[in-house]
Amino acid sequence: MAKLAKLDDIVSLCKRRGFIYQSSEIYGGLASCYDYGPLGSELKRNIRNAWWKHVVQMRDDVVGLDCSILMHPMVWKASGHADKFADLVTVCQKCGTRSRVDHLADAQGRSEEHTEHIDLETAESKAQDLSRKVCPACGAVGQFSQPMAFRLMFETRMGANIEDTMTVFLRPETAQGIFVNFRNVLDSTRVKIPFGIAQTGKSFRNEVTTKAFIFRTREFEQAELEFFCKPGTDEEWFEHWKQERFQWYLTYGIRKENLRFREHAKDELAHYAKACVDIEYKFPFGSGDWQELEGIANRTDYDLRQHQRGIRTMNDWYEKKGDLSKITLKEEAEDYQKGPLAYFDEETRERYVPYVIEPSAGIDRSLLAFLVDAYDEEQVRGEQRNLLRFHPALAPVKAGIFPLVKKDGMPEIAMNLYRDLKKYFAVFYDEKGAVGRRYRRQDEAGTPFCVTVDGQTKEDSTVTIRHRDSMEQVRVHLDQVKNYLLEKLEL
RNA sequence: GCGGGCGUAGCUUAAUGGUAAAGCCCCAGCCUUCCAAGCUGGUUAUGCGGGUUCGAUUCCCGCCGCCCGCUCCA
Repeated sequence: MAKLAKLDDIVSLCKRRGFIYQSSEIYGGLASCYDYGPLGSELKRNIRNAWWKHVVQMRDDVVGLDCSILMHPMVWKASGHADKFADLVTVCQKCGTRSRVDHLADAQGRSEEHTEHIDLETAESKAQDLSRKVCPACGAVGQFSQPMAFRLMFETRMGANIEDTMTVFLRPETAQGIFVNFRNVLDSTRVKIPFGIAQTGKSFRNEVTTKAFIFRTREFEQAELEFFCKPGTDEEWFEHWKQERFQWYLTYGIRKENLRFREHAKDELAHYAKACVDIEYKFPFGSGDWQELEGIANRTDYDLRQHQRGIRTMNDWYEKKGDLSKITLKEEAEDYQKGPLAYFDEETRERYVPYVIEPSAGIDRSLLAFLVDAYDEEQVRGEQRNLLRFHPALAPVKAGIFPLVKKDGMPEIAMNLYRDLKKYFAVFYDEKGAVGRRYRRQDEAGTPFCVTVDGQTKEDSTVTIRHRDSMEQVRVHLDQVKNYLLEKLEL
């Protein structure tokens, strides 16, 4: 099976077929931002819908949510993003190489423990003494500049009046919107633990470096589920969602040999996480090939408890006039188990703060994986046939509708069929040129079926339905075309 | 941000200090009764800006963007 070798080929395919363009291209582009074209936007929406179908629609224990991107700044104080979502970086003044402070080793080869997501002030004080640290690039000792912090959240101003605006942040993850609505969902939907809340949407991170086309960008779309469960049952739910999410990628066509789990080592875990596993795909770029598609984490009760602290800190917010850097989160109450974000189990009469299992997927990088995995080239009668073997549910266009030739009443019949089918799913009408050419064009767009009206149609009202992968055709009565396709499409 | 590589039609490539060439694609028409057929015609390019020059796509500078590595992460 032929395979795309390089990322360049994928980029070229995406542009040629209208999947993905460089953002603001006519102005020279904007780094790491991309636009989805006609086929890409359909594909992306289908992926989002497929996720929603399996994570929300088909389950009894998950409900949906769609939060605003801008949220109260205190959300990010409580979540830790406002203080901690930053890396401390220093520059070697001898060779100009940038290094993360926590990655530097001293002359004895010892390095600091992993300080990611540790409070910024703590990290700064710990990092004061760089005099014995060695530059990994040139070997110079103690030649480092004052460490700089990089705020990884995008900031903007809310309020039109310049005198009276507030700094707000573009969310760096969709998860917090779910946590802050935990109470609302509990009070309005009669859900009972265990249950989950899911949402998809854009998130923004000022990454130091972006990478590999749409794989890591500063603006990206997430599909996140926060599944709330009773402490003690968290490990089995973690396992459940691990299997569930892995299977989802297989269901929608990712080949098994290109997918794997990678467990996070203990020292790699964020401080609030009890366990974390990545689902990785073998991408045709980068040094390691295997790259993360989705992370599944056991976040314990950390987030809800943090927001209980946040709520208690609101007086400070007003007193310090919204200056997050001057606000310190209040310690949580002794009886935090009875706090506003706790859950009361009617059956066992217990009150507790639930644990959270979080499967967090990147829609854009999933799309890239589906695209790469579906791409195929094969030889047909000495000609190369390019095709995208998308799962029918993901395919941007479900069926091409053609008259075999542009005469003898065939276009009229085909057009009527087209008008009927487009009410149910995405179809494409084409009558130009040879039919073989039209078939091949649809192959390259990943369209799973083509319906052709031919000379026999006027005699017995049957048409041919041609399958993308096998190129085989079956005759189906005009009245049955819709049902035939609906069944095959697994919509 | 740093280091390395790169930037000519939609794509893949050519060429040049003096009218930027081709194949594929695309569009229109003719012809076509099942897998990129043929004929005719047509659209489209030197990433942006500055400098040197009579003249710059070519030489120089700056910027922008892309790829690889460091780093980071959904």
